[in-house]
Amino acid sequence: MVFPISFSFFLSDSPTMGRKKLTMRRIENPTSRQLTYTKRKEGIIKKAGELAVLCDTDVALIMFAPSGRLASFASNGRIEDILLRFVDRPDELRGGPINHEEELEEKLDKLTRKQRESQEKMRYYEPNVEKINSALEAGVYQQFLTTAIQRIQTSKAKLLGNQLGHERTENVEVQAATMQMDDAVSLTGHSAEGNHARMRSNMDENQSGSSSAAGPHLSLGFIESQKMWNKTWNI
Amino acid sequence: MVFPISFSFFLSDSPTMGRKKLTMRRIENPTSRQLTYTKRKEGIIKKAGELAVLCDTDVALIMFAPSGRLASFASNGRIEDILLRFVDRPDELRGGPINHEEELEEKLDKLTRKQRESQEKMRYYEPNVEKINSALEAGVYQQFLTTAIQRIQTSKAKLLGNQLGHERTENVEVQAATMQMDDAVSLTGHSAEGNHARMRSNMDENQSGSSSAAGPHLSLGFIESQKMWNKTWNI
DNA sequence: TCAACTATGTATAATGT
DNA sequence: TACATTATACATAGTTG
Repeated sequence: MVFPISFSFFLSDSPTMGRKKLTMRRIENPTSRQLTYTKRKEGIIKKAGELAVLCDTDVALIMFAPSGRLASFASNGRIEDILLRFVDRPDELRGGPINHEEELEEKLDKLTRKQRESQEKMRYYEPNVEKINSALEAGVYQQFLTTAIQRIQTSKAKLLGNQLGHERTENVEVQAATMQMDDAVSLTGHSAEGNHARMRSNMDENQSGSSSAAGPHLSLGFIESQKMWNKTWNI
Repeated sequence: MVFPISFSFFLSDSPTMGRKKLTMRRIENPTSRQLTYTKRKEGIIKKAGELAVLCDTDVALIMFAPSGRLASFASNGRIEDILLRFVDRPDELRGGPINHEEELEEKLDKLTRKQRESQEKMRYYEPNVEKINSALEAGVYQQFLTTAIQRIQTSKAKLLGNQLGHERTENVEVQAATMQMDDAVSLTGHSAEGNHARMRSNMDENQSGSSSAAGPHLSLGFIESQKMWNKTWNI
């Protein structure tokens, strides 16, 4: 634009004024912070959805609000699917500046082969435990499996008729169980198919602690992003 | 604004024109799609970072590019931390996906992409826990998962205790494992405290097939978001 | 808290190098 | 493939109801 100056003052008839330039640091006022969080959360979820549709991509988003609340989004329905795709990646491919092209092709070959093999085993739950290369990964895996077991136990309890109901939880679970039967097939496997049809976002509260596997930063391929980050915020 | 019409034509001296109104559907041109993906990926990562800093929140973002590449972002350094916090949450609070009905175009899309989908399918691991129909079956599954966990624990122990070295990886991993134990408690609960200090983003490629723990879909708090979603895209 | 509203700040589609 | 430009479309800070 040759003339970046706004001409709005010509047309303005409002006393409220527009936004100010935002400083990139934690918003100290709790009220404002919460408000901003709410607005931006919606914005980013929208962006994620758009990215998923426009580019035919699977996107997962998890946010822990300042209050401790959780909000998540998954373009393909269940965030677990996407998280697992992340977790399940062989270590070698997780990061690391891409070394040599030969290596790459080799790895791809290997993967393609494995993929073909695993196809036949798909009916069974056979996590590729053997592929685990780090304790960290193992921890994540274990968490997932534990969660899965808990779910199964819930289902089992339902099926057996026992109600291990926990307050409202009970109803929810029943509903889930029902749904689970009806939609099992239709929901299985197909990812975003050009539809922004399935998505979800939800919130709940608590600060409940949790297990967290901390560790050193295996900074792998973050340099590029870091660069962007720095540039943007002049760090 | 009283006068939403742009006055740019007054000042314009360029022949390149600005952007057009974007239609919310998969970009068919592969080149454009890739380009858009790249740009928007950066944009959303930036947004995520801003949200994290401004609102003192932990944010995790995972994206699978159309090419199969992976990009991820975590405001607090390692995405695993955030994933774990997510996974650890009680099921009832997680929420679920939604079944949307917009069959017409969808079917067409489906046909067009069937092959690609089945390939995609392989990427997920499909334990189909949802399909469990009997307590017995559930029991079997559970047993299987338990075994898997035991194997994982064994692996973990091994990794924690020693060798298995993977070049430089070794030291890092061991350190990580150790830390995990020590800091499990101290790390619980407190999120990023005003620092945009740690973050990372990385990419890699592969199509590897693997495992996934699925569960029943508990749709709880998605209505609000769904509303927004629909409103935005006029579904 | 939640829903507008307005003026601006920002992201980005289209294009060229 | 990445970077630069420009006009616009879109997101959102500040404020009111």
